[in-house]
Amino acid sequence: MTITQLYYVLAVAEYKNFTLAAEKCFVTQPTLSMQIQKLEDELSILIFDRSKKPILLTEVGEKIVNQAKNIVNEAGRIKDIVDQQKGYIGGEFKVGIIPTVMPTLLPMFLNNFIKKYPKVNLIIEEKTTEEIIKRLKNGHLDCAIAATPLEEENLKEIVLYYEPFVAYVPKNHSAIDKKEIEISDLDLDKILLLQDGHCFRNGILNLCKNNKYFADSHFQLESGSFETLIKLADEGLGITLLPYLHTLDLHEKNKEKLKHFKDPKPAREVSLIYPKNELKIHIINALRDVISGVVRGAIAFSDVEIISPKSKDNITKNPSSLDEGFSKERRRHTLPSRLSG
Amino acid sequence: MTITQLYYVLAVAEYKNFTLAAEKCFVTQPTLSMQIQKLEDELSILIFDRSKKPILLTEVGEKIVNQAKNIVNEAGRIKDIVDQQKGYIGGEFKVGIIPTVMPTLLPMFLNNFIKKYPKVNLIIEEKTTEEIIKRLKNGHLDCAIAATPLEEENLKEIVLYYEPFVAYVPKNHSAIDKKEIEISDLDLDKILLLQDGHCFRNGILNLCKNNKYFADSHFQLESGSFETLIKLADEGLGITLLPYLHTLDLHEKNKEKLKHFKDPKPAREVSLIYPKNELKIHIINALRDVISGVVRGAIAFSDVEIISPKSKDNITKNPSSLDEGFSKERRRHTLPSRLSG
DNA sequence: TAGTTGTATAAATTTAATTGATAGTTTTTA
DNA sequence: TAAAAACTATCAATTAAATTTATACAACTA
Repeated sequence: MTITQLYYVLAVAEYKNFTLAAEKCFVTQPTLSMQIQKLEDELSILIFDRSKKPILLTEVGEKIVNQAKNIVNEAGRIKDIVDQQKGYIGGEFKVGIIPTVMPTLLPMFLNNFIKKYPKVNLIIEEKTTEEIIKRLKNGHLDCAIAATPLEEENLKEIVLYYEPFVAYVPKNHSAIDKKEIEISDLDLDKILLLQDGHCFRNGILNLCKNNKYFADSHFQLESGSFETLIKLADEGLGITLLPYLHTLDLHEKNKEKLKHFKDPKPAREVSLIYPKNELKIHIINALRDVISGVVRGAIAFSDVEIISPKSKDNITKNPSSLDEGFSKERRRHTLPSRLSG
Repeated sequence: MTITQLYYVLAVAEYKNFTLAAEKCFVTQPTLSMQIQKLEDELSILIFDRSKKPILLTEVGEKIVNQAKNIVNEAGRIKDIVDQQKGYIGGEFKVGIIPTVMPTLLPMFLNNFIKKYPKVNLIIEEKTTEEIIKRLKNGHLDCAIAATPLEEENLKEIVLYYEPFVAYVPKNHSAIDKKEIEISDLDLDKILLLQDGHCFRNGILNLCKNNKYFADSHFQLESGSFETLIKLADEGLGITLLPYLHTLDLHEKNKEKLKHFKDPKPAREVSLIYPKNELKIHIINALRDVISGVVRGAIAFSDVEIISPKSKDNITKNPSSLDEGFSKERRRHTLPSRLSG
């Protein structure tokens, strides 16, 4: 069994066609036929059922393909190790992003990043937090952006920014005349609430993934569009919360209904997450710097209290990043006019 | 990069000697020299520092060797998949066992197993529960025997038996004259206690690994020898608890100080644990059957109540095993004379 | 049934791995 | 410290393996 043979198997499994797979592997079709036969002989099993068209995987074939993916994936990390050693910033870099962060954050940093690091082949995948954790651990993602803290063994988190939630108050609501809103103004047993699972860290009210009402799984349906949520709010479900960055894209008439919170502001902590082995740490640091740079401009005015950060084992504070933007010196700012107006 | 090259690298890393490593790989020394050079050229790094004697790994070399182990390990699983498909029971089979189970259980089943399945190359490793969980997940163990429940994602548990704890009551203790002992007789804030972390499942008081006083990590120091614990008990620390199987090896004069418990008896659940992918399920089942057979004779008399077993997702009840021995029909037995005498 | 598409097979070719012989180094020993 | 021993690198020759070109064969399509 050779790694090359496994690549061939994966290609045929993907394209269900020897001829096409051969092209993709830059070899001729007989090469694939023979190598795959050789592997099948060596294992004394059939991987493909060639009697069907298009070609099918046998039952074992299915399992072998899965395992082949693991092997090829692990083999690929040798290159990562070498790249890390050489400080090379390039190659394939897979980033998972949760749906509620994707549409607002990605456009902010993508261009900057690929311009600054043209040799990096950035592959962005929208994934749920659960999926992200799994894939970071099995090596199918190099890093990810998600709401934290996750408190996951083997994963490190670097906080990128704290994104405050802004209240969207429909016209008929009793809180419509308040200048600033409080958490107690929310309709607690309706859609978007802070029941359990909210964590206080660094003094901010962090709506993390354990919050069953406000979990990302809730927003996931919309996949980044909060239009539905706004409509539900308008139709009588009361106040809803929107992550700050999402409010920037609202129609003017909807922006009028936004109200920001008094302290403690509800917010979510958005972090860069990656395996502790730090295989692609150079690219991860590069990404962190780029994101920090662009986000600082967009969100650093936010009024969030940071009180005695309690650093945890697997939480690395990002020294060059937004933390300064939220330091004690910068408390009690008002929101910029485009939001509060 | 080929898998063969990685094998060569691992051999040299292990034996620190090209000539010897070549022998172990059944090739000549120039083969190794050339193939390893070829890999180093391909990666443009040095894996070995040949200037030192014996040969040293470079810094990257170290990382590459670690990763090579992963790759080779994953590659080895292809054979496991094929063996599983064919129902073949043989080949390497790595079993982790926690220290407090190892010395009593292993001698009971080892001979039976290797006689019945001579083609299986059984590799037993004594490991802590934490280490076992890690190694099951990364594939360095095929299955393990430990105290459960672990409630670990991706791992399955099959209960092998419930091992009651027997109290060892030193001469000067107030409970010395009682025929049966109760949990309340224990000196709660001393060494061996039932603080938090004890779980009731199937109606028995299960001292599982979360119990911070009674965790396996506590016993680990003794690595299966409870002599120290007994001496501490004799020297004034009060009652201590011994897993039942350990009491069988005690000196006669110590056996006199044993007292068993009234219901609910404290006990530990000992299970076979293995990855959900069930790669070596045939061998695992074989092992389960052998252990169940021998343990039934040694421990099945035990008086443990089983009340409405509540099956969990990742807990498989072992149908052919000790469960019958603990069924409702067999409650309220007395312990055999050799223990109570 | 001829044409098309796709896989298998065969022989030839190219590429790669392995070997035996030996040179070059370092370490050990006398 | 010189000689021997132990070990790795290199070279040319050999063997083995992968790949290719050409073609046969099978299944589907019009």
